[in-house]
Amino acid sequence: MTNEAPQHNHFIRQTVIDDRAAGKHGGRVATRFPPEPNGYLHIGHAKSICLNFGIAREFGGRCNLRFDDTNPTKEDLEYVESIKQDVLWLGFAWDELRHASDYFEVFYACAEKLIHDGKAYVCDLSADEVRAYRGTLTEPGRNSPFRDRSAEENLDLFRRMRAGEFPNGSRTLRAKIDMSSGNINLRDPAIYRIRHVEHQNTGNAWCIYPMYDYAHCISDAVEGITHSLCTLEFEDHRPLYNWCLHEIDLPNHPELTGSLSARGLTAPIGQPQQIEFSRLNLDFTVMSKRKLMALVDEALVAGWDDPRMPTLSGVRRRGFPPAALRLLCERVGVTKQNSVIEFSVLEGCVREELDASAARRLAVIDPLKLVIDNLPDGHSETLTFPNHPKNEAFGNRSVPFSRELWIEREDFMELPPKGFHRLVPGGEVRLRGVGIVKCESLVKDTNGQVTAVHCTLDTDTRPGLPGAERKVKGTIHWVSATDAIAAEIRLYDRLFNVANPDDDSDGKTYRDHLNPDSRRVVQGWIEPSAAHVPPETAFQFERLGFFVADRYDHNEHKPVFNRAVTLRDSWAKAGKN
RNA sequence: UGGGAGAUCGUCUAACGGUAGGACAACGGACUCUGACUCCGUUUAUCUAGGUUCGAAUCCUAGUCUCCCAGCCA
Repeated sequence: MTNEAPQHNHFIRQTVIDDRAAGKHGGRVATRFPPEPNGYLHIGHAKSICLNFGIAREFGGRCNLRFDDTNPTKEDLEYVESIKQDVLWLGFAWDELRHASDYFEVFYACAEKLIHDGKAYVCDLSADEVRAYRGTLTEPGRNSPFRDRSAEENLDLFRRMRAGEFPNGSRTLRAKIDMSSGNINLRDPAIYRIRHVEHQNTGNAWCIYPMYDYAHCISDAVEGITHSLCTLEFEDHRPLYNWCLHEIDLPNHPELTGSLSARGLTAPIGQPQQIEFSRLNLDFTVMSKRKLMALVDEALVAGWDDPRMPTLSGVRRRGFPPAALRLLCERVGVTKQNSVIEFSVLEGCVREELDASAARRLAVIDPLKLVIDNLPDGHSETLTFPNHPKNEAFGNRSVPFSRELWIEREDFMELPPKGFHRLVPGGEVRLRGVGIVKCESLVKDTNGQVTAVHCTLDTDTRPGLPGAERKVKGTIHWVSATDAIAAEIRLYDRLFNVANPDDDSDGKTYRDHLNPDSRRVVQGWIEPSAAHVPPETAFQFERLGFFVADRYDHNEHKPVFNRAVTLRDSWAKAGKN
């Protein structure tokens, strides 16, 4: 990848630089991207991926992909596969693929140590009772009546929990910290719960599963993670993260991680530092897994990879190149400020990337017949077009040209507004790569609708001739009606028609703000060389936008193109259209 | 009324006591065989009030506003 050198050091990069200068972690840099496999990755995750893998790459460090699979009731292998694919697609490769479940024995051994040390206890309170004992945001909690059990009793109970003697929810293992803490995460948080369910990785080996706060910090430590980057909402979990690592003291208790070496899961045990940054939010979309899941489940979209979804598989199918997402992440920066990025920033990144990387083609999505009267019936020739206006390395292609063409219906107006630069009765326009045509007459149907325009071609203005220098105000695109290939064109727009679909303060929910025009399918015509390409080939259809051959539905016999993004259109924006 | 965090152009983001800069957006213009791209230009910001200082976005004091936290989710 060719990410440009960073313009400045954001606070996390600066921390890493400072740590290395101070010799912290022996100068090592190790990060991890730790998704829970309970949904598809979205654009927000791209920020975390770029940050974690990017920092590791910049400093010659390592970055693991770690599935945070501590809750088997919500997780699924389908998500594991999609997540791996999305990370690779974004342009990153993990040093090691790990699972929190790889460390279940370590978590367990650490829990027994905490019990031995009087730092954890088995609590028999029900979930409701725990809630009642926890207090509120402004009132301290009360100690559990089971808080002072002996280490022996706790150990016996905990071992029997593991052995499966107790039903779901009947007991938890809790850290013994401080029920009066202002930080609710420190009010004796549960670190193990009983769940008699099969785990996608460990099968039925366990019926007790560790909680996130407890498992995550230990996972980081045993992987030798130096900088544990996460989002802002974990800020007040950091004291618990640090408490666990301090009390367990892995570096001085090699017996706790002994189970790992036999499986080759070794790393220098580290003292990781959790650092929080703000999420990437986009306007005109929703990003929470719950809402994305609902859109899929309620069939409001066609699946997780619907091109309107902000999922990575969705934007991939839409035609956004991975480099555009990397550019977006570079552009939005890394800070601790809550922020919402304008969708236009993303679109700008997509256009910038595709403008450089996509070959040009001609296509017509709303066809109107144009006949060149001064060409003989059956006239046929082959024109040569450059594939890219600014990059000769793209080479040239052949484009068939004939007497009857399709042009874009909006490029002709019988009664044009002021400033209209295209074809009008009696007016002239340049046909891209062909020459200047003059509109001589119209054909209308019984409704008065124009069905064809008849023109004459000024043959002195064909490319290469001196007359080609003659200026006309507009140039329009076309395809040969006799040679063009029919294609399904899917025109996508933003899924929501309000900037903040999450805002339900007016009683409406994101479901009420779905944009009914977010997907329009039309039949268009494309030049032959646009049809014979593999899926996911990106083109600029000149004057229309950037389009990509659908990843699944496209083939050369039945071309299907998705519009990733329109071109900037200062004419339409001026409201003249 | 507890704990944690954050406030700089419309939106992001720099400036680490010394010219408030950049990107995206918007607007105007140039160029153009894509009303694209590119180029040029313009508009718009330090939450408030005090204080320290030759000098404050930056340091101090007091306030204001916003976000997160009461899962046996992550």
